[in-house]
This record gives sequence, structure tokens and C-alpha cells, in this order.
Amino acid sequence: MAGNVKLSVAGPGGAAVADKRIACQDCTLFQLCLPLGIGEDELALLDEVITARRSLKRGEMLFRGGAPFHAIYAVRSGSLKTYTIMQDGREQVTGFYLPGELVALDAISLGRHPSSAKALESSSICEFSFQDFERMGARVPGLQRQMLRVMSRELLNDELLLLLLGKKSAEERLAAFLLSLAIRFRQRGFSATDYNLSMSRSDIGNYLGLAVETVSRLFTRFQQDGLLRVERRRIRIHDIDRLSLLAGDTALSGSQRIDSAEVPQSER
Amino acid sequence: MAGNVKLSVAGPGGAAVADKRIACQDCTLFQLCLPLGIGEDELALLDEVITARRSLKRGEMLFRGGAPFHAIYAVRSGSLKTYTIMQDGREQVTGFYLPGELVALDAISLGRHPSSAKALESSSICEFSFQDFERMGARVPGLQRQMLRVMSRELLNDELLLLLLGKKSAEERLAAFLLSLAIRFRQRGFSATDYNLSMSRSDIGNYLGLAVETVSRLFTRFQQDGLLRVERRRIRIHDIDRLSLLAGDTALSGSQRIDSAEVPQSER
DNA sequence: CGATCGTTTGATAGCGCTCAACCGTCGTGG
DNA sequence: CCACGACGGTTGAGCGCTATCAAACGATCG
Repeated sequence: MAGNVKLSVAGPGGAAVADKRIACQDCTLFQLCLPLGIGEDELALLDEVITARRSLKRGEMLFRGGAPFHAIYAVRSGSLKTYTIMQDGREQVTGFYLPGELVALDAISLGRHPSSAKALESSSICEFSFQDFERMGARVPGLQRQMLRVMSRELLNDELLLLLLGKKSAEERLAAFLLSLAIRFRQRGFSATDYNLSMSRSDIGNYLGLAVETVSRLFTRFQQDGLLRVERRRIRIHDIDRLSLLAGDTALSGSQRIDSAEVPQSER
Repeated sequence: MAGNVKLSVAGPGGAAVADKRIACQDCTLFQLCLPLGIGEDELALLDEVITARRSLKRGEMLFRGGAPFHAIYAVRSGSLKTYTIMQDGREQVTGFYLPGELVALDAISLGRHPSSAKALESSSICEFSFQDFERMGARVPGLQRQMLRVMSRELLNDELLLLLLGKKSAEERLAAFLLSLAIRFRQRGFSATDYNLSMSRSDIGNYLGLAVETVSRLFTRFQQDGLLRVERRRIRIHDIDRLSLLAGDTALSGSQRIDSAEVPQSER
């Protein structure tokens, strides 16, 4: 993409970095946020919708469940988890978000956030005003089109996850989870076989519907079987094929399921 | 509902009916398909997108997994199930669809249907050309807006279902499922406490991640506990409050979670 | 250096699956 | 009209997977 980052101005007061804006074209992750089907000029327009850029430190909240919904967020760097608090007080992790993925899509219909979002590590986030976004959608057909696609993709992922939780064993779940991360990392240009988990065992277990102890045991078992090497939160996958096999076939979760093969994109 | 249903055509019966079109305004369920925010004139426009009306008999397919995606479907009467075939041959039920609910939203991103859809009983279906729909979306902002909301809602439901499958016991799952049906039926003007299941025990178990036997046992237990009466596929709920309690709190699934209380709808 | 949190490992028990048999209902054909 | 078979549903017995309880360990941080 373009060479230099064109910073345009400061917004409302806040921490120094937080309110800097950068042009969308310069966002290397942009193609992942709302890929394809948007022309040069439309891209420039999209810039207008970016309300703010926020920096979060590990453990900081992006938004809280129940809060009114105004914006959609795109992860630029770092990672988030979303979760809800059940009425019995327990926490239920509903998703993990990597760079290039959109957060808060599930808040549109109710007009408030059904879940909370918290940074798993230092992260940088783009904030889109949804109102502006919709207004612009009227002028730029490609934008809303793309949005529908992104949401549909999300739906698809949820379905896969549903299948995972409904039908798969603990082993299959964890394998599918690790595989999902691998695929998502690869799509972002990172290594698919060597990455760091930004979430705790507890988060993983919670997300996959497993006890922490089970997750831990599975990690050691996978390691004993020579599938991978795990050291603290560092994952080194040795035999990704066997891992895929273990996962059943479901790539699962997050935000994409498609590998290199072909770019989705309906008929056009 | 409205006084007379202006039948533009013959009843069930044969193939004859399949390609007849009726005006959208006459669809009592229309408000449920794409509720709110659409004016009179826009409504008329929407009529154009309705490609066809199809009648399915029990067991007939609406579309098959893998087939290219061209249309979105709205259930007018009857009910459907969607499911995928896992590579080991087993079937995984991914959803049940009642009148007023939209099917195939998950196909948009890939351009082909990730799952198959089959009629659980005699059903009548509206078919929207997605291509036309998108074209029209450019002219009618409210349309795409509404579509985003519907999809967001769907996302929300999937999240609830995830929570269900990840964290809830068999008992809670079935309770939540029955409750979900109750709520959805009520929204459609049917009785919430007295309805027929159009799906088999096997479908229910498959959907909820439970063995058929477990579902069966739970039904009899619920009945012994005075929660409800079940006779074949007829469900009579006696103590819906206790059922809610059992369900944990999750209304779950299908297509709506909101009860009478208030109509969702973002800020506006 | 002690406290706390995240992780691992072990022992035990229970929920829900599996296997198996039986029953009721329905559709079909003699 | 009844026999039959098929299918869906119910019920029972046993076991395996995974949660739970318990404890110790390692890392991080004040």
C-alpha cells in the first residue's frame, strides 16, 4: 500500500496516541476488514467513517455489555475477546478477534452491545461510526454489499462453531481451535505453525466449553503425541495435517474458514 | 390478523401453484421477515424481488449444500430445518425455521449454500433474488439497513446457542429449546404454551448436541415434574416460568430473543 | 521474598452416550 | 380388514469422557 502514514489531526482530548487518525488506504489490514469490491474513490470515502483510533492495554475494555451501540470496531493490532456475563455470574467467552476482524456486529439489531469486549494484549482499534457508515452505505453500494458478506461469513463461522460444540469431543475442539488460529494467522501473513496465544487456558476452555484442566491435559497430550510443542503460550505446530485430521475437518471460528484456495465472493 | 386473505390462486395441490406470485403487502408475515423502517412505496418495490413462491411437501429439499447461491428464502408457512453433512457422513442440524424467518443468510459470503434445507412439513416459501435485492438495496437504503439488522439478530442468536451448547446441561438445553419455540410461536400469534413440534426427537437431539435417548428421557422427566405434557409431538407447557428457570435464562435460538417488551431497533 | 494468578497433574465421580430391546403408529399391500 | 414392516419413540443397563475437587508448581509482580 502507500508508503507513508498520513496522520490527519487530533480529535477530542485523550491520551496522546489514541485520537490520531490514519488514512484507510494505509491500513495494511484494510483488505481484511472489508475486502474487495470497493473502488479507490469509495475507499477514500470510507475514511470519513473512521471516528477514532483507540489504543487498549491488556485487560482494558473496548465496550461493556449493555452499553448503547454506536460504532463497529476493527482490530488493527493485538487481540480481543468478547464475552457475556450469565445471570449466575459466570463469564462466557463468545469470541476472539485478531487483526483485521470486525467486532460488535452482533450489536446492530438490538442497538446495544450484547457482550463486552476486552483487550487480551496491547491492541490498537479502529472505530467506525455505524450511523455514518449506514449513511454512506446509501451512496456507496459496494460498502453495504461487503458488509453483508462479512456478516454472512460471521454467521457461517458461528455455524461451524455450533457444530463443534454440539458434536465434537474435547480433543477435536482444541485441535479445531488451534487450527483456526493457524489459518487466521497465515491469512495475516504470520506463521501458521508458530504463534503465541494471547488468551489464557481458562479463556480457551471457556470458549470451547471445556474445563481448564481438560485444556491443559490436552495440550500435554498433543505434545506427547508429537503434534506440537507448547511452552507457556507459545505454540509450535509440528504436524498440521494430523492436527487437521484430529479436528475432524472443521476449520472453525473466528472470522474465516477459507484457505488460500479461492477467494469467496458471490456471483458478481 | 387481517380479515381476508386475498388468495391469488389455488391452494396446495400440485405443482401448479409453485410459480404464482402474491403481493408482499398481503403477506401477513412480511413484518417479521424484514420488519420496520420500510415505507409504503418501498414495500411495493420489494415485491419485485420476490422471484417465486414455492410449495414444499414434508421431506422435500429447498436447496442442497454446495449449490450455488442465488436467492434468500422466507418461510411463509410450515417449517424447515437446515443441516450440513459432515465428512464422516453424519448429519448436523444447524437450525429450524418458522414462518417469517429468513433462510440462507449464511450463503451470501461464499456464494454457495453451506448447508441444505429440507421441509419438516408442508411449507410455503418466498424466494428473493439476492442479486435483485442488492441492486434494489442501492436505491432503497432502508432495505439494506434492515437486512443488516436481521443478520445481526441472527448473529446474536447463534451466540446464545453457542453459550447453550458450551455451558449448559442437557436439561437446560431442552428447556431453552422449548422456550425458544414458545416465544417464536407467540410472536407469530400462535399459542406459546400449546404447540406441535414439526421436527423429530432425533432432529432435536442432533441440533442440541444430545442423543435421541437423552431427549426422550428429558421429555418424560419434564412431564413427571409437571412442567409440561407431551404426547407424541404435541407440547403443552404447564409451567412456563419454571421452564424459563430451568433454561437458565437463555431464550436461545431460531430467530428472535426479544419478547413482547420492546422492539429492537438501533438508535435512529 | 511472599502473594497471587495461571498452569499442570492426580484422583474421583457423574452426566450423558452407547448398545440393546421393546413398543406404538403409520403406511403398504395382500 | 388385517398382517406386516419400517420408523420413530421410549426405557433400561453399563461405561467412558470430561467436570470437579484437590494440591503443587511456576511465573510475575509488588
